[in-house]
Amino acid sequence: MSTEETTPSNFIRTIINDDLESGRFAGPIHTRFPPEPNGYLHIGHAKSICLNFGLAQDYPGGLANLRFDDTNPLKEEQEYIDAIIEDVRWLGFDWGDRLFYASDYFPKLYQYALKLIENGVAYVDDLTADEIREYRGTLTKPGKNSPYRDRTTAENLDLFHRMKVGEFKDGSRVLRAKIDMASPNINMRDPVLYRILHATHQRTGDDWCIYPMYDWAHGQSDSIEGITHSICTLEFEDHRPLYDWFIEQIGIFHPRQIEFARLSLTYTLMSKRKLLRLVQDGHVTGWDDPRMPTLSGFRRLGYTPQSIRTFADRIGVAKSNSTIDFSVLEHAIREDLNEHAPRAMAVLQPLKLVVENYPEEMVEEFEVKTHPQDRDDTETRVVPFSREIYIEQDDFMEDAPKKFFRLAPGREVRLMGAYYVTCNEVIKDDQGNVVELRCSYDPESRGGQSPDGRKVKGTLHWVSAKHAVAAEVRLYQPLFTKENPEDVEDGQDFTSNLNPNSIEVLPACMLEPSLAEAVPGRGYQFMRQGYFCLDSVDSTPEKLVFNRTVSLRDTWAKVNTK
RNA sequence: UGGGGCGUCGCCAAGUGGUAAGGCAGCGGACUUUGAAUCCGCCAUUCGUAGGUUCGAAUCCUUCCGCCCCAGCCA
Repeated sequence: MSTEETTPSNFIRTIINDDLESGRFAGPIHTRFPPEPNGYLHIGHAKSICLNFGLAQDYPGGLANLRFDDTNPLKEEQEYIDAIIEDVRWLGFDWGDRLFYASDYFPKLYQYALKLIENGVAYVDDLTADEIREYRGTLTKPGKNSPYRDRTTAENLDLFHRMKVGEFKDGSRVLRAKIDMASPNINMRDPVLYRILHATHQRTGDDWCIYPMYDWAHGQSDSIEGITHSICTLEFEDHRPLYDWFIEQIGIFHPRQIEFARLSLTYTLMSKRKLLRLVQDGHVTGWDDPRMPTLSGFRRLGYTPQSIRTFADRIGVAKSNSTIDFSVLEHAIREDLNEHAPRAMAVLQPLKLVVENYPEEMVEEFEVKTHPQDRDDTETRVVPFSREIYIEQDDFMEDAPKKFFRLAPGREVRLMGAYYVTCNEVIKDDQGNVVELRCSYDPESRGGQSPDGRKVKGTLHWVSAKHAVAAEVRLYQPLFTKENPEDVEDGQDFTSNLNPNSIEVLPACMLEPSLAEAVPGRGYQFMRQGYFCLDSVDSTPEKLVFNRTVSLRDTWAKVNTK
């Protein structure tokens, strides 16, 4: 953790400070990150993770738990649990020995339900799902009481017990809280506590055939764990009265719930359900496709945990729905990689350049700095130079405008760390494509500086042809063509905004030899182009595959399009 | 026509009665063996609207306008 900046103040910290001052809670603060294991974590979850674990780190004695809200065995899988654990760890957070599952509390929750029944505030309802919906009323019309609402305690106890032991079919009965069918808050209209589901749970197996609803499990789980501040997203704001009601009825520790706005990012989809669809329908190669906004996708793309933490700190926390510009994220990763990534030269779209006056068999080895951005860093690497090299196709233009600082007929440029070279002749194929450049070099400019002090405006990266290491490089564009992927015509869905050019594969790139030793998981700057990393899935020593994490800022491209 | 939230620069976001922080983006310029990075400037007389209270309001009160969420035996 290098350049940690002061976390800006936000309304949650204000509330916590007040609570600490008033002594509302006996001890230090305690938060938790409570994912449902029904998909992979995405950048939106990172905001919540950084918030919850960050708060615990910042306040003396603070603690943060990781708890899986695993109350729906139909949608949850062990694969997701494993992936989530890996991702939170990767992000850099630690929950000590406090890894919990809502399913740990199934027995306790059952006892709480019994208590509600005994207190006459819960009942077994035989209405069908459709009937329950009808009885619930609408946003503007109050609901009406179920005919089963006034069963006796004894009858409820008996029925609930029989639900638990498996006497009834899925969906035939539910346990409901008895609150107020006319409440303006729909969450208070006798919410369902338990449903019958003869399903095998990934952790509790076949121990249960009734499973608690999220609303019934969540608040109590927080209470059981002694969570002081239950931080969740805005849509749960009007569930808070219900959670408060449960806690009061049962008479247990009362956490304080605080709601904040979830993250939205331009060009990014942030719904697990829809991300799952992208995976299932094959629009991407998997949850860890580098184009996915999942943590595993960003990791594979080359994002660092630090960059994501920095991002989370910078975007702030508030209650207004907002959409962060993707450039904020890009800035965070560039900032981190600029400081730490070793530099190297790589030619993505090679154009052959022959230095005509350079001896045929001669090879020189130039020692160049690996971290030229850091004056004090002395690490170097060796790059070989020879008569035939590759430069970038974009670095040559036959009819170049004055502002084009690169190679053109008759113009002189510097080959980074090597020599000045002047273009004498352009060789084309039958179609008129430029296939080779014939140049001459100035032996006096060895190392990239001329003793006569003459300046060249352009400096190009290059790779010696006979020493080059071949590689495949994958360039990525946003997965969607619209800032808001959900902005669609009637009858369409977000898949109509999928970007057909979200991935571009460059099969024949030429890298400087040092890159053959590239370390998996490490980011490299391909000078003048961007930051790249080995693809953790497809790269092999025989066939290197690099992903472009993010390009360098390119003001020339901007000027050029004007 | 119900309930719950939110409205401060293009995008985020501080500010909590004393006269509008910061980041991203953008725009100038310096420097540069990465058209990168770095540096230096510029970028809200105004806080959704209209009134009111006050010596003084983005902050307090009222009005209106706009946007988001809620009718799963999902979370």
